[in-house]
Amino acid sequence: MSDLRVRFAPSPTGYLHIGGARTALFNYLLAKQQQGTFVLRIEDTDVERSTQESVDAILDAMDWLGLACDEGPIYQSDRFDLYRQKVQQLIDEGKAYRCYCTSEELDAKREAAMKEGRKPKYDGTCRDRSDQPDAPYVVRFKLPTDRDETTFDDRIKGPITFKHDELDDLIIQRTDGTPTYNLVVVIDDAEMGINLVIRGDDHVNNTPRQVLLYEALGYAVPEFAHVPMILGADKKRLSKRHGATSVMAYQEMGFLPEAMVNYLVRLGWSFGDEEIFSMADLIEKFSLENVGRAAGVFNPEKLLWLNSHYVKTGDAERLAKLLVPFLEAKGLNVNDGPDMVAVVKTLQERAGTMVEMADGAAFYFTDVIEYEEKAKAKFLTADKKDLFATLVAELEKCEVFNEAALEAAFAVIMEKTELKFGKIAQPLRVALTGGTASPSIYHVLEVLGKDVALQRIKAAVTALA
RNA sequence: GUCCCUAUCGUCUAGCCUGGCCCAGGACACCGCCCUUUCACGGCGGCGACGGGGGUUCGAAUCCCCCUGGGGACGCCA
Repeated sequence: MSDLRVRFAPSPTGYLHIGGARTALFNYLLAKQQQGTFVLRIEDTDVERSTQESVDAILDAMDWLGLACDEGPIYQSDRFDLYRQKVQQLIDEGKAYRCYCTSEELDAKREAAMKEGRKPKYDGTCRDRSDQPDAPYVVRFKLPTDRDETTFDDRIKGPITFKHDELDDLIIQRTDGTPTYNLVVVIDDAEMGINLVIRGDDHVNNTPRQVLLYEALGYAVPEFAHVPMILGADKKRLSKRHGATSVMAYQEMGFLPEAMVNYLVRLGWSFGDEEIFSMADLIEKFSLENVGRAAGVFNPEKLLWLNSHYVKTGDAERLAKLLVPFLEAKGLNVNDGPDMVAVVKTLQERAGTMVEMADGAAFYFTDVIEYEEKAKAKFLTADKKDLFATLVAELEKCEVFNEAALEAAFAVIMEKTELKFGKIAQPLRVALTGGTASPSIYHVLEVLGKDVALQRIKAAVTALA
């Protein structure tokens, strides 16, 4: 057990998105690798926007990805007393003060500053006032003046320095008495003993303020590792308009969690020329040193490729279980079809996602085959009558439907009909599956079984044009 | 606008710290060929990048500077 303590701290204002999942994953991997502790904290200080529904969605997604936490979830909304106490401490020590400026005034000043090309910062109006008007107030943290810059050494980006005149007195407590993000994140990370903060790039600018807060509160400053953002194909920050950004949306689209994990980790991290990593590999091989510093573009195509890899190589029993809901979503009755594992095995190398697999498996579970228009027109023609008759006659003779028996039967059929294999297989495929693309014809026959197969061939004869 | 970060094929990246092994390697996508009962899988091959300009050096993708591009932050959101 090492003393590494990391955390993932999402705010429950929506689903777990791709970017969040990746930072959660990085945290998880490092914790497991160093036998440290992975804490999950729910940042719900914004009472207005936080919902239990979002918390559940985030928990579900982490569960799906296999990112179990060691501690938590801890809710910040349960800890308001602690935060108030710390705010009071800062006020008592003269490190924070009440500010009576209204948000309207602040907005106006900010806008004016922007317009003049100045950095929009708080002008310190209330910083030195000694009166205590009977009016709503926020509490601001007094920017320390004992030095004029703050530096931290980012584990991914290296040393980063901010001049204090870029900073201002930030609000740590709102008018309604609730604490703000920059304060609580510091208190919680410190109180929870977090010694390495791995989070999104977008927090770099908050970090110097937080360092100052750690110092003001007498806490040890943790290490930081800021991971780059994920962008869409247009190099803009990844958002809904680029497609699905919710992790669980990918589950619904038929992606496997191991593919998502593999994809996410490779976006911005590499290990030589290797592409395929299991969670166990990652726990062994992941390191912050190999995380890139630049933002990366989310590439659904590569995710798909990884997914087909995992579908192809995955355990059929497991995939069979996963496939059921996708089949049911198509309104298919999975109870009176062929053996599900056998079905999966015929489809593994031809399906990119579980949705595709369900599409490809549909014919196994339908009583009445609906023929594709073109397929029917091309292959279910009147001249196929003899062929199908021979097919029925010879297949009837097979005692078992296995590859060896079927091959023997087809040898006879080819001889009797004087047709090449392809000329027989395609019409038969249409009869059996309704279309021209399917798993190997022997496998289809075998999985369907003698009774169903013959029944379908006979039905096709009736449908001959 | 100001500040912070960043920059190798279309995309993810190796290489950069410790200059020469790199007229830059792998993967996805794309194209072609092969395999083949369909669709796929697979195999083989191809296309394709060091953003620009200055330095330093015998020699730079690798070190330094400038420019440009991209991202982020600037909230009583997190």
